[in-house]
Amino acid sequence: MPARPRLRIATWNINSLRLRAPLLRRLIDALDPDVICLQETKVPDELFPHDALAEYGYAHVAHRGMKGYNGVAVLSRLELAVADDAPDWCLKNDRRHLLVTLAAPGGPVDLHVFYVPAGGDVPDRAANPKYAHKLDFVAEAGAWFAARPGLRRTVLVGDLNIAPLEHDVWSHRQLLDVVSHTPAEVAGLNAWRDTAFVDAVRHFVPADQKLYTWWSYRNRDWRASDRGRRLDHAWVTPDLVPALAGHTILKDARDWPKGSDHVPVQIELTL
DNA sequence: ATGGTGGATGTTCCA
Repeated sequence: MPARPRLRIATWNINSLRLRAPLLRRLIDALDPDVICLQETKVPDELFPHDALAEYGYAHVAHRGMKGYNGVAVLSRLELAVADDAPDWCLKNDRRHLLVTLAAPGGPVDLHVFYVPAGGDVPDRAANPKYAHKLDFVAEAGAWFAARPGLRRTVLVGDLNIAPLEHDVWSHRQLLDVVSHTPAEVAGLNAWRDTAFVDAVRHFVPADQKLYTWWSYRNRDWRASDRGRRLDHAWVTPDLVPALAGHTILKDARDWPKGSDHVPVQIELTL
């Protein structure tokens, strides 16, 4: 294990790992991450594309996938161990979470990768089961971390599908009743984060500055309209805040050929 | 108010 103190962790909703595996070369060239966390891999574990990923040199891989939907994975230059006792959120067995322990400089770092349910279109728990699932998932995750006080050296990343701050969306007023920015979702996400974590990207970027990680495919000229939302997040426990050394939101990735509608987010720690 | 695009799948669901 190289004795370097730097740890770069990238997270990306890749929206089909098999389709977009070639784009990981661009991500690696741009960010040089030590660990890559992926969501919406959309590939069952028995079909995980180890061969297509081998050239990138991430020797340590963990994945939890299923056919067609969801799916999370971690590609790591550091040795890792997968926690086999992570919860089955909402008892759906739907492959939205991985917990690994990284053999990081200075000692182990726990890394959670989440893909929170998108929640459908109608922001009404009674009318829309997908929205109810999303709220329940966030509440359950918050309760799980609340039951584990004093977490240390822990990082949580992923597509959390909620933009919590006013300037995490292009129009706070117009998105208050749009799933991803409703007060109920924001309250749930904030409560979850506050059980154990600090928002590592907003640590660097003031709250009054617009910040997005996702632009809909349905905007033909996404950069001109710039109707984005910050759905992808990186959180760290407070003991790691002094180690935060930088962040990158790889906005240019939204223009990659056949790209995802999400762009990669990376944080760098000096451990 | 509506529909716009994209992936996996299979004539539709999910985002």
